[in-house]
Amino acid sequence: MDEPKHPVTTVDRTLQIVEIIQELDGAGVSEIAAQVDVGKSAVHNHLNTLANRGYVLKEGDEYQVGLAFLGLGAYARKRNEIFDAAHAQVDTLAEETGELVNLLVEKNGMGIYLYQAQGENAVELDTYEGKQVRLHCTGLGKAILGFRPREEVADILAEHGMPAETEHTITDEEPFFDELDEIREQGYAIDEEERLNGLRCVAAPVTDDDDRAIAAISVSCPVHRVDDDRFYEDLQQAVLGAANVVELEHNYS
Amino acid sequence: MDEPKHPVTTVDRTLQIVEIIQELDGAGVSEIAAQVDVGKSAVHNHLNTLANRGYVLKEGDEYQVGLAFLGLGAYARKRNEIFDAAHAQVDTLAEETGELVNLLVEKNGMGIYLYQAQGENAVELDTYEGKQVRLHCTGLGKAILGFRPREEVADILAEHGMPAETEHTITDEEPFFDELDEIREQGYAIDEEERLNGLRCVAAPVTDDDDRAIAAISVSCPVHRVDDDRFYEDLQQAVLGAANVVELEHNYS
DNA sequence: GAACGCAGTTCCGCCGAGCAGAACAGGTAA
DNA sequence: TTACCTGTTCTGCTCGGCGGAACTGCGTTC
Repeated sequence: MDEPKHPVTTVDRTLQIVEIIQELDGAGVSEIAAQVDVGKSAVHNHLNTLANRGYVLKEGDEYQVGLAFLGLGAYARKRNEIFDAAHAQVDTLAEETGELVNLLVEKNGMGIYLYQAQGENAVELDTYEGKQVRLHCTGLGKAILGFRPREEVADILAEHGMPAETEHTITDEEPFFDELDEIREQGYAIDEEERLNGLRCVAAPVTDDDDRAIAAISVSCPVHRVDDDRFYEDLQQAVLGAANVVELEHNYS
Repeated sequence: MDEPKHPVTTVDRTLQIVEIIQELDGAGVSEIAAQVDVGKSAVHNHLNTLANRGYVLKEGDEYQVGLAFLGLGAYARKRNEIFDAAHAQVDTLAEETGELVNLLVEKNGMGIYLYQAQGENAVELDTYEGKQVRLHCTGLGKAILGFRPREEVADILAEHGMPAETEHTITDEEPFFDELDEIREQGYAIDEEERLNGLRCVAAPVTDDDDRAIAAISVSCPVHRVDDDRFYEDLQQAVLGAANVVELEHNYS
């Protein structure tokens, strides 16, 4: 999305306010006003308008994100038919592996986590359902881009850039395209601390009839706990299997 | 929430727009403008501002609810610790019974569906995660109110009223309180077509250490398919069992 | 294939809604 | 008590959101 020609600043402000509440895990009027750079009376009016519809919740002297967002969020998620096909598979994969399992889709060149399931030993990460990430630095993103036309990938990289998240992030186009070729060949992607230090992932794409990726599934685990054997054998196989089941369910039903 | 003293009409309008998109399952600018009663240029500006942040998505000539809401919604849900404790139980209950299983919490005197899981034969309803309902007309709501101080219940009823949803809805305080007494005694609530014709539910409260309800779990099924034996024996037992497990998990961990 | 009708988008000028800032209310700490 | 935090209410100014008209571009229809 390019910048709107005539942005409605009031709307931007409201969204910003809610996002700040989320970020701070609950906040008061003054606290928010300081961050948004508007007077607290204005913030107060926004909050009360939002509260009236259940979009924020007043807990004493602190405001919290309201559950009304869940209605819209769950609806938006359900519209992706891939979610229905995948979420049971993601659950069982998490149970089998005991690790953190993710489902990612691409929207406007960015990756969005559609669903997560925690296994017994799952790592705690900064990811959450609905979170947006750049595609170039995650196993999930690379799995998707590996099964997209090279031209489209170039457009996405041009639009969103390839900033380094860790010292292992691939930040140049050329090696990145080489990596994508390899991913396409082997059918899965590996992320070795490219987005987060200490974290490795195996990710497999979910493709449609035309071999175009519409989503990706990954297992994330800490580098120090999972050795190469388990990583490249068990986990890789499990992820590929799950992705395959989802693919079948999605394309032929 | 009582009416804000100084509502921000622009915010209201934006939320209204998004809700309309959800209701219509995607809509165009003109279509929305007709319903909100503002010019389409204004609607257009709102939509583009929202789209810029991922809160709506442009699909050709039609706008859709964006996944950015999922981030806030999932966050809001996760803040209710009861969700973590309950959601696996709700899943297994759905699988075991094959029916629709719901998890409801109370916020500001209204019920909000926190989570749903569909079993194999689950009915398709008008409920969805994040949906708000009045407490007096659902099994879930009654299960919660049964384990709340009578005074608090009276306040809630006074604030939100007791409109009839079907011809079976209880619309007067006195019989309602009698019903709550019974619910408290037997430990579960029954809803026989009180919110929706043709639908019956068994609901059990999840209570905290002080025997105060913090949530409720229910199984919903069509009246014509489930006979009394299965309803009052199998389902009731299953729901009570699940609620109990959740209770333990929530209160002692 | 010209003409129409419908969509979304852009532009502009007016006026009312959102804002800042001050005053008020309530609660807590020194 | 005093001081200093909150959140809330109020008022008047002004700037941003709005309506409405103009523009664009895609399908349909004749």
